[in-house]
Amino acid sequence: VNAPRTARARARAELTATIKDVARRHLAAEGTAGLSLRAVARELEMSSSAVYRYFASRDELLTALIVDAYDSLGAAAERADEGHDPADDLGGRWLAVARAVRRWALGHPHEYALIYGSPVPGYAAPSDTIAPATRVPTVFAGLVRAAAATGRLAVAGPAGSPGGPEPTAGADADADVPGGLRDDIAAIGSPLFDGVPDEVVVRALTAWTALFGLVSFELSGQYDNVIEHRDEWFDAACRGLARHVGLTA
Amino acid sequence: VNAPRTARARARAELTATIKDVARRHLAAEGTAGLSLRAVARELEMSSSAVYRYFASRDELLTALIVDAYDSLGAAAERADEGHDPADDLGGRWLAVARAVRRWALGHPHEYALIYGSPVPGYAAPSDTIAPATRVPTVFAGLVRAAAATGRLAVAGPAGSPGGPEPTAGADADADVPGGLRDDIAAIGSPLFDGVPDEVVVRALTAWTALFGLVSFELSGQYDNVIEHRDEWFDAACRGLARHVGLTA
DNA sequence: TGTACATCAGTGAACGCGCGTTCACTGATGTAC
DNA sequence: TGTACATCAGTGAACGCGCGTTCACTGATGTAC
Repeated sequence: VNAPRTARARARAELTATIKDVARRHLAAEGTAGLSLRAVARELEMSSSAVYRYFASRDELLTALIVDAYDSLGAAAERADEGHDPADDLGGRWLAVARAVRRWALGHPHEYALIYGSPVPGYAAPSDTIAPATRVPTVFAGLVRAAAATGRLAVAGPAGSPGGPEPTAGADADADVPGGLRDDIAAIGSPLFDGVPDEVVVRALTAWTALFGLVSFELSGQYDNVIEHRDEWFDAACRGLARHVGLTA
Repeated sequence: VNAPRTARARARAELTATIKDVARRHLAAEGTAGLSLRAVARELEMSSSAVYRYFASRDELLTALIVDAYDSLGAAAERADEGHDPADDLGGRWLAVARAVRRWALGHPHEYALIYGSPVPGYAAPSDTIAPATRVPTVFAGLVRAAAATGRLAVAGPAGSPGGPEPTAGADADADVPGGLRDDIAAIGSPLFDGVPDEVVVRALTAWTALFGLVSFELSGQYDNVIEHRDEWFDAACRGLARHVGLTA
């Protein structure tokens, strides 16, 4: 972000940010479908047409919010990962990242819905959103890669290693990953899963998916009247997932 | 469903169903937020006010669609479970049910979004929706209960039983379930998880959550450009989850 | 440093649209005697 | 079986609302010489 040189440019950057802030608040109040350029303009006491100097359309504003949301969540995940001590406690890092994702989602439920909820009808995400969307998966992949590098994911013998973590299903387990899926995993390419056995990649992707399932279920009320101790539940489930992947020693 | 006696009652039942059918189609075309009473009426060539003879409001129509969706998905899950042979192949039944859920979701993406997607802004689900929502979880609970009853989930020794499925984390594992969560599980009550250790309930709920995470991620495009062999991926992930719970021998 | 011109932010009116819901009404269907 | 009344389905007009987007415009800010 280079500093704007002229007063005009500074004002523009500021107002652009303000419009997004107000839009975010409206999103939180009304949901995605209820986000309206006119309402945002009204709150800012400017004419609705003025907003078009900053965003060419409602979709463009939505895209900006989506990119910001991915970046905000991605940054939170990265911070949690980097902040965990000791760094070689991979299970702890996984839990820290998972908690950060959940905390962010609970704090920004409508932004979460914007990026992980049902697609907005009539809106097609442009390619600008791809890169920021990969930040969270990248953090997780880093953990799995680190685990593989330290040999902790060493494929166990066919009988499972007693006393250890959930064995990663034995040497024959890799045979369980069918060919097409194997190709997909290969296509993910370096360096995301370098040195990680295919079977573990499957488990890691499963855990990643499950994490967002947990958060989505909590936000959409599927646990209502079933699980009330949400923190405990989330941690217990995540620990189980860490074991499933093999991150926990 | 008792047969309507008079011609009027028969006509009413039929038109009610027709309205829901058209509304479902509009849902599929426009998304939840785009569902409009007027548009439905237009397609049926009746006045918009006439629809109010059948549904008191847009929300009531929405509720009816939600109930139908839960019932349709629940029935699909139950059919898959009951249809699996042999019945004591619990891992196979789990996979069959999971596949049925996915197939239904892929076939009815907007109805899926209606019940598992982001909440519709301004809509509060009435209590009529609770019972149909429990059908799928009930099927899964039945599987876990059956596994526990046949001793297949027998809590393994602290070292893990070599050669078996992923051990369910050892006798000390139950100590990992914190007190509040334990209370929640106890409150779920009979007969849903009778005879199932708390640790396994946690894993079962995790798997249930993960399944919907898998489906939601697929529908919302999170796997785009990453995993192209969706069937293989889904099956592999589900098999992993079955192992996680301990359903697979 | 001062002037001439180009760029940009913001305005207000307008276009054309669709929505949920209400209301007084007409005419057909069902029911009680 | 026939009549009198009540119930119900459906109509069409209206209320009041908000939306995204365009357009010709004014006046301020920035830039080049």
